[in-house]
Amino acid sequence: MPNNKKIIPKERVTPIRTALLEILSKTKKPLTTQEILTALLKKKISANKTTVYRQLESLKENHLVTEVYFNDRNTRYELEDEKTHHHHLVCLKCKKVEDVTLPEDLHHQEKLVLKKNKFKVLQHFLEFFGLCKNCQK
Amino acid sequence: MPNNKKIIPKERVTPIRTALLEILSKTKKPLTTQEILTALLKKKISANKTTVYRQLESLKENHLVTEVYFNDRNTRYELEDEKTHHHHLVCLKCKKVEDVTLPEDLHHQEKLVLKKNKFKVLQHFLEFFGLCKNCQK
DNA sequence: TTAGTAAAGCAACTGAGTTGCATTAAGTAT
DNA sequence: ATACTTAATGCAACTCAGTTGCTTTACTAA
Repeated sequence: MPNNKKIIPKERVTPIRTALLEILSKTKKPLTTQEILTALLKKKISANKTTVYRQLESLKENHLVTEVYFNDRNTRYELEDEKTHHHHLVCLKCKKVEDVTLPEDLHHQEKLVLKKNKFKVLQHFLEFFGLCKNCQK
Repeated sequence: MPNNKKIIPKERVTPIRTALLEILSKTKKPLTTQEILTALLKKKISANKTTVYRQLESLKENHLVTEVYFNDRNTRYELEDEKTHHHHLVCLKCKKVEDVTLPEDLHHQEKLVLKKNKFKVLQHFLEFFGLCKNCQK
């Protein structure tokens, strides 16, 4: 049997990649690339935005990071959390972001969709917008 | 009692505004501004993209049109349909878009969120991505 | 007819994300 | 250790959706 170690290249452990994962793991909310770049600077790590985009792309392919979309044109990134799939509560006033896990998630709805529309759901985006506890006052 | 007609300015009925509403009403799926511009051209109506953006903004404020976000950086527009609030099934292969109305929508979930997180949900985005009937073959 | 104002046009700009290519450096083999 | 391979990085130029400021056009009302 041939050695197939080289068929799937292994990503290298570089300072930027490490720092990127550390930043994402220490932040509770999904970050834009701008926010990530700023966080890298704060850690005295200089990185080009192209590099950040490419690292995020690679981390995404390795299921370490997922993309999140809110109501603006920025893509946000957070650590992938397969076990506790969650959504977000985005405050329209103070922009705070909380995680929320729906009791039954949407699997039931997705099964209904498959049955009624013959549409096989592979992914969904669900985000809530409104007012957080503080901003309701 | 003073005449207050001028306090809330009434939008003018212009050819572009009319054509825009006609295009949106005859299309089943949410359209990008590019697609709208193309559709206007097909109707022999020349319009600047700035004008289209401003008309869409105005229609949005008048609750005639809503924005829809999929998984790319384009904002899409469709006629607002307050009665039958719906979501979309976006085929990742052929890009077809179907409307779907969830049996219980998310009002129940939103009430739970208010109770548990003290977060007042004003709006939500929910879109499904997957394979349509044809593309599953 | 004229004054006031909404709508439209135009050009220049913004900012997120991409691409091509040259250079650097991590991991591996000698 | 040293050299080699190739992934990772940097950089500049680009794309493209959407925005802004300002001027011109066209309704509307007195």
